[in-house]
Amino acid sequence: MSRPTIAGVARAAGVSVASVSRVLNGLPATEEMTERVRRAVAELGYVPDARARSLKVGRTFQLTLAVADVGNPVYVTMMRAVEEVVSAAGYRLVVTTTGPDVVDEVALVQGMARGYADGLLISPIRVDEDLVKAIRACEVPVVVAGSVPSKAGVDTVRANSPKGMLLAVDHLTYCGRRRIAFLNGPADTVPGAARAKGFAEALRAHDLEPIAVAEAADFTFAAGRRVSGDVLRAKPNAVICANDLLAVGLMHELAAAGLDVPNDVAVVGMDDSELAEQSFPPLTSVNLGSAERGRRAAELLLARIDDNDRTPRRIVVQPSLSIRRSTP
Amino acid sequence: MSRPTIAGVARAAGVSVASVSRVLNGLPATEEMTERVRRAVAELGYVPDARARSLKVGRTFQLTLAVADVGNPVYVTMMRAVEEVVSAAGYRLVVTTTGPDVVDEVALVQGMARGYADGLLISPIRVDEDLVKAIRACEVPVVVAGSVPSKAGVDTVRANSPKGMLLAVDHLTYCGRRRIAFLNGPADTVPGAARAKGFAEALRAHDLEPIAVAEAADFTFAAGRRVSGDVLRAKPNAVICANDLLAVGLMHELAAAGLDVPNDVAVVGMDDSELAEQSFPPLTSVNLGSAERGRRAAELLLARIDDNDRTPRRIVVQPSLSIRRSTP
DNA sequence: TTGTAAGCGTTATCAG
DNA sequence: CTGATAACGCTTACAA
Repeated sequence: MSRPTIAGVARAAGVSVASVSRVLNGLPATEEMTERVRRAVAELGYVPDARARSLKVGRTFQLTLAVADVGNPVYVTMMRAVEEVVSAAGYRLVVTTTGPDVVDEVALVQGMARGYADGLLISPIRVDEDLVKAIRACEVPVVVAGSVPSKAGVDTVRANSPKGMLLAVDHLTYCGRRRIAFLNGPADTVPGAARAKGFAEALRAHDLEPIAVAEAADFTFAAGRRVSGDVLRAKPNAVICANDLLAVGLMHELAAAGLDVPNDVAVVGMDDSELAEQSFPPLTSVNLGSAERGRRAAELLLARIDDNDRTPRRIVVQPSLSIRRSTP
Repeated sequence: MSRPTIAGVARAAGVSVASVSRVLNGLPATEEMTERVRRAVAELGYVPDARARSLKVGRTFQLTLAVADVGNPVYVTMMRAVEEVVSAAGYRLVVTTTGPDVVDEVALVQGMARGYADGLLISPIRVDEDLVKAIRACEVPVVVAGSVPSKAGVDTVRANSPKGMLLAVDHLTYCGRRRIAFLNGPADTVPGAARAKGFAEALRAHDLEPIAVAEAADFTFAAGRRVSGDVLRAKPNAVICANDLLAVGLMHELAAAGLDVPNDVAVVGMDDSELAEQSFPPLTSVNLGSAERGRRAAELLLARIDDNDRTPRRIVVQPSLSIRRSTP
């Protein structure tokens, strides 16, 4: 016995398929009609086919969230926020991973045209002309959590990295640290570039020279460890890291070198992810508003699905600093 | 201008829709036909609609992975392994979160009947009669990463927690620790129950009495911290934790109490997730084979999609111990 | 209020 | 090898 269709239900209830559909969708029907349909549905264990339904109505009631790396705790914060908003709006959230390459991001965006979901929320790590083009051409609404040229004409929600950097440097100088180094991720990524720029500006604002700037191969713990040596050779008394994973990697190397955090070297991370409070010592971290970014991006996406003609908005969420024990 | 359909392509190429479909699916066609279709497809930027296609062929080429908590690093390990297997087989992987409640798991399994995906890989944290029933009744193949009664007649891949526990206790006694406590997650969960049982057995095998057994409200860092006091009051010189998050939570409380890890108290976690190497000190952890479990579960799922009549397999993957610096 | 029937965009069957 | 056409399961005018 195969899965029952709406026709089967109609037959069992002795009514038309249209009536079944109406009852199921809460459209007006007699008491008796409703009852007969309900009974038949229960009897057969009928469940409407989402594929057929979405083919007809043109909507899937699914939204896709694409992130670069599920291992990066900043995405779990964001994911939780997005999930909350979209499920409250009656959508299912499906999460997919793109990996670090632009080509995969482009493929994903183009694939959306196949109708898998009604909208895409993407947090691209690298952006190039092709990606912008793909986003513009995308059949379904796209909102970007991150930076993308304004000519892309797409809703974006991004962090204010320079401001966040300033917060970090303010705090460190206030603590008396002036030999500040920077452990960045790849500078050819969007966040990498933004943070590098922000770091330079923030130091300039304080009339400081960077002690060292290192660039990890990617935004991971392992990559952070690998380049920590380059940072430490410069004997900084404070290091700002482009995200929490890198910061934790650095702290491991500091421990291995017999250096105390925060007494010998203060460390500040970025993202203020769950890892920041889990690390030891708990990590002072720049909160770039990942939860709020997720929330607002999701709201933007829902709004655009509702009305695709609205003018694109570009939201910037403000950072704050979560001071923990990795700084004095 | 709206999205082109196969009919539009056919018109543009001056051929029938059937021919377009054939060319696109690599069925025999003349050189010229192929060329004309290809040109029209490129011209219009045609992308086949996945909904319509799956309605017709009855397959979505999507697989769903359902996990309880995206914040638990054990799932990222598993997710990576699953992703690798299913994408190699030509499927897209969509990840959804169920939360800690059985009702949500049941709803998810029942929802699969709507045709969102061709198969479901679920790692349920709590199992009850309803869930088993839902899985049996599920229209699409389901494989469970975890334990479920064998009468459910479903493929499962599970860890060997008792064996893992034994590894942990072996190691601790070898290090001379005999005052061993256990920090568990909720005992009414599948992993919680398995680990409690395993812990008791392992201690018995070593003629040891448990010093303390505490139960966190869930398998999270915060919950681990909250009940650590109950564990520490018993003055253990070793604590086994039901997962890495709990272990890290405990280590924070140990530090707060001025106790050294591993000298005063040895700590061993379970799951051997990325967090184990990121924590400080790096956490000795029982590797319950999450990557292998993910891989094999995915393979089982693919095999069952291929042939739904095969007899259900129940695979158990063997644990190993990753010794790091949280034990002497 | 209810039923009939026409699609939604594909693929598969069956003639030509 | 190619083209017309009937499904796939559902929603929605339109008619009754």
